[in-house]
Amino acid sequence: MSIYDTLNPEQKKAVLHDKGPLLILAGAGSGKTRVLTYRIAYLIEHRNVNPWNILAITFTNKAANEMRERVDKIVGAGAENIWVSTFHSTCVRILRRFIDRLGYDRNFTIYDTDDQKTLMRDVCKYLDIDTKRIPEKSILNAISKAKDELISPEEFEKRAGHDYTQRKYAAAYMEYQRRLKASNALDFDDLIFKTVELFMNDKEALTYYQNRFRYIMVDEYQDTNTAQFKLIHLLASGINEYGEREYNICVVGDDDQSIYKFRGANIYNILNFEQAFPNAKVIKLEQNYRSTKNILNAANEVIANNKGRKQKTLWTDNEEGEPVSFTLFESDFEEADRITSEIKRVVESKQASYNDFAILYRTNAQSRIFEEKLVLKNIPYKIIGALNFYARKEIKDILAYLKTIVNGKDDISVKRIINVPRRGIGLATIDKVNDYAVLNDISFYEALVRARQIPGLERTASKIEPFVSLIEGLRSSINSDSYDLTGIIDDILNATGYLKELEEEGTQEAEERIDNIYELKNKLVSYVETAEIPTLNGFLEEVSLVSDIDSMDESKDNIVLMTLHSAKGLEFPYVYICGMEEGTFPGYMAINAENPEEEIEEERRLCYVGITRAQKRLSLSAAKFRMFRGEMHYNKPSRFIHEIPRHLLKITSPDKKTVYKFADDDFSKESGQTSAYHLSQTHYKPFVTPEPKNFGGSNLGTIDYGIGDTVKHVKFGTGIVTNIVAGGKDYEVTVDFPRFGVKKLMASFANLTKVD
DNA sequence: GTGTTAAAGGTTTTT
DNA sequence: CCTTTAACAC
Repeated sequence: MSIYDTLNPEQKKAVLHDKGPLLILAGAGSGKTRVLTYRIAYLIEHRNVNPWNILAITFTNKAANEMRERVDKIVGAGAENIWVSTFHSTCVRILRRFIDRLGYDRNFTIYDTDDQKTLMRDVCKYLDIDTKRIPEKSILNAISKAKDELISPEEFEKRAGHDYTQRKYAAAYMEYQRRLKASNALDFDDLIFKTVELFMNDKEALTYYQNRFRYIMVDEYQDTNTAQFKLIHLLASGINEYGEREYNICVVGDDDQSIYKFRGANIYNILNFEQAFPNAKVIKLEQNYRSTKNILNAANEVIANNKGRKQKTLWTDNEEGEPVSFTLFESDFEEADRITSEIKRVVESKQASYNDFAILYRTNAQSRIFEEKLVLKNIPYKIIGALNFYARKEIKDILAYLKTIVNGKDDISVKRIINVPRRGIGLATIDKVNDYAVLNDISFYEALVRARQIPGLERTASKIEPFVSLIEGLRSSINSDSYDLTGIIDDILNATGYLKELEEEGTQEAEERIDNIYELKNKLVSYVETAEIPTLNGFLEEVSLVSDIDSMDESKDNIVLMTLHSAKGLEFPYVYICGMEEGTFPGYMAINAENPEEEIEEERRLCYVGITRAQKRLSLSAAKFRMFRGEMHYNKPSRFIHEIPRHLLKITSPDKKTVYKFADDDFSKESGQTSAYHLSQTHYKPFVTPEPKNFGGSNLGTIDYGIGDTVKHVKFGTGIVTNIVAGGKDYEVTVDFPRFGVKKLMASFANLTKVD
C-alpha cells in the first residue's frame, strides 16, 4: 500500500494527474495542501521530475514554510531543491538576478506602505496637487490598482483622456515611478509588475525560468491578480524538448474563499481558467475533513446566497456536532467579557487548551477591547496583525539606516534619518539640499556628500559632514570580509547615540523601544545563522516581505485573535466570530458601496471563510451597541446570522442560562444602516415547551408544530414558525425561511413537517 | 530649529 | 477612539 491509497478518489486523481493544466477546486478543509504536497512527491518519485524543476507558490510565508516542511517530510532528499515561496519573494529572487536589464541596480530597496506615502507626499508637493481634494491615499490606491492590472504610467495617461482627476492621477503615477527608479526602489506591486515586464522584454531571462520551472503549483489561486496571472502564464508557457507547450500548471483554489478583491484579486482567473488554459482538467474536492456537519451546513447555507459561483457542495463524514451558537450581547464590552470568561472556564475545566481557541473579527480595531479583558484575566493571547512590528518608529529608523547603507539612492530612507537622532538639521536645510539634488540630477545622499558646495549651507554643512562620514564608515565596515553582520545594529546605535538618547529618556515607552530594537537584532542574528549567504540586503528583504501571520506559533499555548482575512488557511477546534452586526460585518463600507450586491457577496465569502475555520465548535455573537470611533452605534444582528437556518443555531442569552428556541422578529433583513436612532429592537422570547396547538375551534385539524418550531416546506426548505393564527377552517402559519424570507402559509396546503 | 498643544480628521480587509 | 497635522511659543 502506497501513501497515495490514503487519498480519496478525487484527491488521488489530482495527485496522479500527469501533464497539462489542472484546476483543483478545493473546498474549505478538503485537504488541498495535502494534495499539493503529495502531488509534488508523486511527480518526483513516479514521473522522474527533477525537484529543481518544481515551483510552488503561496501567498504567505507561513503557508510556504508549512508546505516546505510537509514536502521535506514525504520527499526526503532533494526536496531542498524545490522552489517553495510566495509570489513576492519569488519575484524578488528573480529581480535580484536580472533587474539590471530594466535599468535598476540589483541591490534595489523595497518600499513599504509608509515609504510609499512619504514618497507620494513629495510627489504631490512637487506637482502642486491639492491633497485636500485628491488625497495621497487615493492616488496610491489608483496606482496600485493600475499595477495589479499591468497598466503602465504611459498607458494610464492614455486612458485618462481629458478627465481632470484621472490626468492628475496619471501625472502623479508618472512622477512617482520616476522617483522610485531614481531611488532604486520598488514598491510591493512593482515586485510583480517589474518581473512581468522583465519577462516580456527579455527573452533570455524568460526562457531561463521557463526551463527551470517545468512544473508550477499555485496555492490560493482565487486570490491572484491580473499581474500574478500573467506571471504564471508566462512561466508556464515554456517549450519542451519536443517543441511543445505543456502548460504544466496546477492551481488550487476555491472561488468561495476569494476575499481579496480590494487587493486586486481577479476572480476571473479562477472562473475562466479553462478558457485561459485550453484542455485544462478540473477536479473538485468536496469532502471536508475539518468541521462537524452542523458547522459545514451553516457555511453551505450562508454561501448559497451568493450568485455566480462554481457549483459545488461540500459534505463531510464527520459527526453532527453541536449546533452553532449565537448570542446577542448588550454591548461590545459584554461580548468581550463573556467570551473571554467562557474560554477561560473551558480551559480550566481541562476540556481544551488556550491554543485551541481563535477569536475572529472583521476589523483590527475590534481586538482592543478583547485585549483589555485578556490582560485583566491573565489569559495568554496573541494578536495577529494589530500593529506590525516593522511599522514601529524605532524599527523603521534602524531599518532606514540599514537601507541607506545598502542603497544610497534611497532618498526616503536618507531623509528619514538625516535628523534622527537630532543633529540640528532642519526643514530649511533639507529643502536646500533637495533643491540642489534635483537641479544637478543626483540623489539626496550625493548632495549631502557635496554639502560644502551647496549655496547657503556654509554653516549647516558642518552638521551634515559627520552624518556622511558616519554612513561611509558603516558602509566600508560591512564591505570588509571580516565584518560580522550581526554587529551592524550595535554599531549604528553606538555611532549615532540613538540608544543613549532612549536610555536617557527613561520612560516606559523608551524601554519598550529599546526592547524592540534588541528584538530586531535577534531577528538579524537568526537570519545570519540560517541564510545560506547572509547579506544585509537579504535581511532587509526578508523583513519587508514578512506578514504578521508568519509569526504565529501554533505550539504556544495562547488564544489567537485576528481578522477574518488573516484566518484564511487556518483551522481551530473552537472559533468565535464576534461583531456579527450590520455595519460591522458586513461592514458599512460594503453596505453603502455603490455596488452593494457585489461587495456584500465578498463579505459573505469572508463569513464563509470564518465559519469554515471551526472544527468542533463555532460561536457567533453580536452586540446591540458598540463603540465605534468614540461614538455609540446601535446595529442589528448581521444578515449572515439570518442566513443560517434556525435548526442549526442554538440561540442563547449572554449568561448562557437561557436557551432560546425562537428569536422574535426584528431580525429583519432590510439594510442595516448604522444609526443611533435605529435602536436594536431585538428581543428574545424564552422557549416554552410547545403546547398542543389546539386553538379552540373543534372543526380545526391539529398540527404537530408550534411557534418556535422548525418546519420543512417542499419549496422553501426549512424555516422557523413565527406565528400561528387560527382562522375559520385552517391555520394561517407564518414561517421565516432563511432563504426566502417570511411567508404566510395555510397549514392544510403548505404541508409543513416538523423538523427537530 | 525644536517642542508643545489644540484642532481636525478618519478607518475594512494586506502581500 | 487614536493618529496626524497645524499653529504657536520658545
